[in-house]
Amino acid sequence: MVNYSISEENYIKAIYHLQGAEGMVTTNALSAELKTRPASVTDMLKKLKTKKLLNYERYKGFRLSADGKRVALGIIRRHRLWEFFLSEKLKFSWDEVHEVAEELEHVTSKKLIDKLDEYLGFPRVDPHGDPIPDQQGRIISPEQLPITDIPLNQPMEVSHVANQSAEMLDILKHHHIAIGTKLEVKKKFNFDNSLEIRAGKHTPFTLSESVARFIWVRKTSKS
Amino acid sequence: MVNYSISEENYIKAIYHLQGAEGMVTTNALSAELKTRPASVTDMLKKLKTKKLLNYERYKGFRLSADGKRVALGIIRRHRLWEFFLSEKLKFSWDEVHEVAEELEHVTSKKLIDKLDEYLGFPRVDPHGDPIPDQQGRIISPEQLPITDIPLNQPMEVSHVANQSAEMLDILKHHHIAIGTKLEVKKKFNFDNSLEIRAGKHTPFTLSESVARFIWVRKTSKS
DNA sequence: AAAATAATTTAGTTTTGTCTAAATTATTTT
DNA sequence: AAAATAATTTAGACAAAACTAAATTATTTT
Ligand SMILES: [Mn+2]
Ligand SMILES: [Mn+2]
Ligand SMILES: [Mn+2]
Ligand SMILES: [Mn+2]
Repeated sequence: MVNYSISEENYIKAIYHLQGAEGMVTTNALSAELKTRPASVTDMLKKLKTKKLLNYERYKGFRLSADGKRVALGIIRRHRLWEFFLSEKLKFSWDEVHEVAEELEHVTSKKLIDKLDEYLGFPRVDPHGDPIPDQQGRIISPEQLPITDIPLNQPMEVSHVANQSAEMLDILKHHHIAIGTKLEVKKKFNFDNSLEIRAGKHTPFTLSESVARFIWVRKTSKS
Repeated sequence: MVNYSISEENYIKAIYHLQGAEGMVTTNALSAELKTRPASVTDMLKKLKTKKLLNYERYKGFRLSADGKRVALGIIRRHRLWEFFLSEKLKFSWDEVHEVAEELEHVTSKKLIDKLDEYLGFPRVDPHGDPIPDQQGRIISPEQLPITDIPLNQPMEVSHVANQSAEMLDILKHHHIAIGTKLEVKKKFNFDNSLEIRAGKHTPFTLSESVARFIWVRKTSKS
């Protein structure tokens, strides 16, 4: 396990976020993302290429290598665990966590991060609803999660219902829930783990835990 | 509030630790502390002098200015709060906390640190028994603490007894405790907050909270 | 298929923080 | 009080990461 500089890490993470399933990342796109000049980006690309983190040929664009992706997922794991910590334990609001996590993510002690993960109860999503990679860099739930496991006030859409009984459908119909319905969890009641849900402009309604755990959602594509 | 680089912060903190109540710090001493060459130290001294953090005249040694001390106490506050967090919340052992805190201390968000302080319950000493500066950089308990407030297994010596009744003296005599006695707290019993104490090679004994809170100690000069 | 435009890279600087080797100043020994 | 030794500083170099300006390559327009 080699260590990378803060700059290298910021580049690697930014490339990971820019590259989708396929297609090349461009120098200008990365330059814009990192707010550095294209010429500086080119310099770093060469460096990351010699470190075998990048597949890069000049003028042709680039993508992370398998190694590069592994490194990126480690950084993202640290970032999102710290975001969860800041939000859950230190009561930071949503919009404040990212900036601080941007710095904390560069403290690379593996023991620190794994212990933090354990301390936080192995959370699966950060306060923005993004998945937290595990110790092996695997994203356990790349998209879908039961509605019982998502953060509050996060716009989501129903992606799957894990119980196809008539009784379940009856409830869903009653609340106008279907695959693709956009909703947010507004409140969790710890007494019985029931949830208050708001779907669009409808009046909010309550779901019991035994119903809610079958309703799977993912982040809406827009956010 | 200006920000300082990681290198600058490490220098400032090291100087703070090297300078006692009076007397000059030497280039070689700082060089040894930081494991950098004396020539590099001289370069940084000039820089810190122009930033008015240091009183420095060449060939004559140096000390932190009032500003420099203020900055140093901020860094030390961050370092020790993180050490406390690692020890208390993440269950790191004693000897592991310093290295990680050495990196975490450079994340300078004031809100992060003040919220962390609150989350930890405003601890007064770090896991090594060293005092944690408050938000204003004041070290509330520079030396002495009631034996009820110190970490386990930390060699301390009795510095003050805050109750001079005959009954108290009776107990102290019985356990051979006097000003200067060296002891360690081996265990805290949460049931009644009583403490198990070991003084030198004597058999360990137990003190009730109502006795213990009058016994003040400080770190032994050696450690 | 040129010409024009956009994207990217190269070349040459700058700043920060480190280093080695040599010069200078301070301290200790004789 | 010299001479020897130790501590410190200066001078010059280097690597990392950024920049600007100029050159090169790719893409789009005419
Ligand atoms: Mn970052
Ligand atoms: Mn996030
Ligand atoms: Mn440090
Ligand atoms: Mn400590």
